[in-house]
Amino acid sequence: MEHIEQKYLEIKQKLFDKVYQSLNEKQRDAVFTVNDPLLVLAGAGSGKTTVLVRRIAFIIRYGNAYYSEYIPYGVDERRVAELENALTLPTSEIEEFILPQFASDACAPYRILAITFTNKAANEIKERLSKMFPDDEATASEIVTGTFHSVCVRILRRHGDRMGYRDGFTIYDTDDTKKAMLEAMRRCSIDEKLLPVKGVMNAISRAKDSLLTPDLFAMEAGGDFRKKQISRVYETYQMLLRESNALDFDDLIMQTVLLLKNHEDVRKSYQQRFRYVCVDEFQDTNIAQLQLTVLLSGFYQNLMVVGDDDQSIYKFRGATIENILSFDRTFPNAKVIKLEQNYRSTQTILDAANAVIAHNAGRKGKTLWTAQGDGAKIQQICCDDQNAEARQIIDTVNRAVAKKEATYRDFAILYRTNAQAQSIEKAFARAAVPYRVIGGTRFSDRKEIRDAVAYLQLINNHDDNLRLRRIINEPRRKIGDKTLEAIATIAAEQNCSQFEVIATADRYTALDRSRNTLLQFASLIEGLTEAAKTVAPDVLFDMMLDRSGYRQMLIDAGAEEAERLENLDEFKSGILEFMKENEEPTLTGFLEETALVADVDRYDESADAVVLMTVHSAKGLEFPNVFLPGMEDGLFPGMQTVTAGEAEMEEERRLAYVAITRAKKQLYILHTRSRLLYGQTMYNPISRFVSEIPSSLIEKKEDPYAMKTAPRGTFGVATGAYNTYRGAMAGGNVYGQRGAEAPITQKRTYYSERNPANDITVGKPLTTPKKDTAKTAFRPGDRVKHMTFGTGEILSAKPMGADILYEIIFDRVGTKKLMATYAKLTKL
DNA sequence: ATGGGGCTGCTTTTT
DNA sequence: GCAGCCCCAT
Repeated sequence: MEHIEQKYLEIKQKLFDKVYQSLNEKQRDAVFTVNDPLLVLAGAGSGKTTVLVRRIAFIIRYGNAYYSEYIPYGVDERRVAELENALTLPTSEIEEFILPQFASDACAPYRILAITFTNKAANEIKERLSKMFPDDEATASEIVTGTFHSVCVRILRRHGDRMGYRDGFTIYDTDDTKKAMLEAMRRCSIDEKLLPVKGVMNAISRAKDSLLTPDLFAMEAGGDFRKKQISRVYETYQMLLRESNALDFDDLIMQTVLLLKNHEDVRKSYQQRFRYVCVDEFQDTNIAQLQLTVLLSGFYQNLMVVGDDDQSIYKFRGATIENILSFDRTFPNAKVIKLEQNYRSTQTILDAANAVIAHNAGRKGKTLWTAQGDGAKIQQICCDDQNAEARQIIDTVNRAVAKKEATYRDFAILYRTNAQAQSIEKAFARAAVPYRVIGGTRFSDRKEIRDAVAYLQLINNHDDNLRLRRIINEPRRKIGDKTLEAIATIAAEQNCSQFEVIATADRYTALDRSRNTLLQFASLIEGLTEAAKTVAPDVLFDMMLDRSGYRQMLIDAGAEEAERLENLDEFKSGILEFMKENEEPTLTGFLEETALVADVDRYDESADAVVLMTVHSAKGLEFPNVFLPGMEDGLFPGMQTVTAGEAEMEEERRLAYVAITRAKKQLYILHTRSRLLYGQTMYNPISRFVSEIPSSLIEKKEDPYAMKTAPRGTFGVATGAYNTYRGAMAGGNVYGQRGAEAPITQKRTYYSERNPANDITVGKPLTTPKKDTAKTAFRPGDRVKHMTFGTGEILSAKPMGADILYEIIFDRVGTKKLMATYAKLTKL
């Protein structure tokens, strides 16, 4: 009988293997390993999300079927032979008729929790899960999927009262946080010049990541003066948030952890609910997030984490790579599975990535491979400056598109810093190549949007002092700092909210002068609050704009502020969309989404345009062709990194690894001899990360635009320069001097049009110079300056079509005839 | 209270 | 190179 049972279990596994044959062996193992802690080290492009999604579906359908040693009653030779026969059936039939028989302790979907970092990832998982259950909508929607922050908000909305938060609490974003922090520093009489807010914000944010309360922080500070100062700010800041019934992003996680830690009944209810917990991008978690997942999975201990230690690039915002590196020490019974087969890139690209990352010491160690073959070599192109670099990219794109080898969307330009986007963007606009810039200033960062949100937030939560201050004088109501200070003082004395003081302004002599405006403002907000109870969010939004006078203010400003009105319209369509997607669209719900959902999610992969973004934002994405401009020491790795320690360099190297592994077919590495960035010219050697790539994988190319005067830059020479600069860099002086000659601003030879619907910008060359040429026209006798010819005097000006032909006598080079459009003249 | 002009500073970023 | 912010003048 022993033998038969053994055979039964073997054939059962074979049947599962067959149905899941589209996965590789490691992926299958990850899907079938359902119980106990599991760490999946998923290399770039190794099918991580597929594993995550199929594993959840597996748990719902079959539970622990694969590894369960359960033998059902009545297993005999005949039954085993029957199953052996089933192996020859088509997989769809095995899946439909045979596998369900093995289901063992299958799990209800609402008892599974999947946590991600971004909304984008959460949505992708949701979508792919609903495809796993095509004829059963309910199942996929019951699975609890969300970001760390949204999961915590859901918990806090239910049990926040235990932590002293009232219903309808507000979430502060980074900007709000900064404002509150400044206020806290002011109250502690700490000079912003002596202790910059940026540093304080960072310190407090890191403290919350590590679950340090103000008390604990103060204890840790010891005698350290700076830390003691920060500790005071932290305490005051926390008090301000409490008064406003608000939480910042870090609080959402930390307060949830504290809630679960300190309230056994709440903890137990969640622990017993969640039989399975999955965490994506585990390498990006901080201490608080690790604690959260440990607490939530604390009862069943079925915690699966997926991540890639080599793609940990968020240390600067608190991620601790140790979480993933020591997962198997934290959970000694954890199983570890490495996914190293890559389905994205050519072997050439993978070899390059492997070679670079091999220089890091702090890693688990993985080597990516593919069955797809070597593919094309990596192109390494040296250019004169950032403009030549941009032209190189454009030429390459245009050539491929003209030959119909690719479309615009097949190309991505990934850079280290957002500032690099500028010169590339300009060149794209001028060349009329459609492009999109992802990241940078966000829609929701615009003043009018923030103002509108602040109004809605205040309507939703009258205690929100920060938002109150933001909009009380917007539009102008003649309420300035003096009045606001008086209000704050009274609120502190009366121990009530600032809004309450405003609503009862007639009681305080200090508010005599602005009494009427304040009462009016209070009744405006109260009226809207009343309306919010009955009216849909979009209607409320319009009422708010009209009654507050905000809309009128923009209309009065005329053409200058027309764009702001358009943006408010776009915001309203966002409200409408939210109402469509939610059965019970409440104001609180909408505000929550606005606070927790960034508009980067608007990146639409189907739009046909070249995409520009930072390497950080490109994580998780892939493109057939990838350009990496600015691969230079001093830029990537950045200056700070070069002078900092080895840990920082390793993080930067992981970033390079992420950059390289975005490419599917072709990778272009670009660097320049000189570069104008932040108004300074710098001369950088090629990035050390490029020299870590075996030269056999690279094809080197000189920029054909290279100026004749440039030193014939053979790469041998470049290598020499590399060492020189490396030495110079230790001294910390690679950047050119400040005040290097500013280039004369070029007249625009294009105008660009951005389509707000898809964010694609297409530049259009100006065929007929606009009238303003005539306005800036020069008259005979005018002294002018030309970029190359120097100073001179206009002799004559003849209109030529829409252009003007000047005859100019230059001080140095004599008489020249020049067309106004091309001459780039400036008046002296 | 408000608006304009000079000065500083400046990786990376999601929530 | 440019944006954001502080200070000063109105």
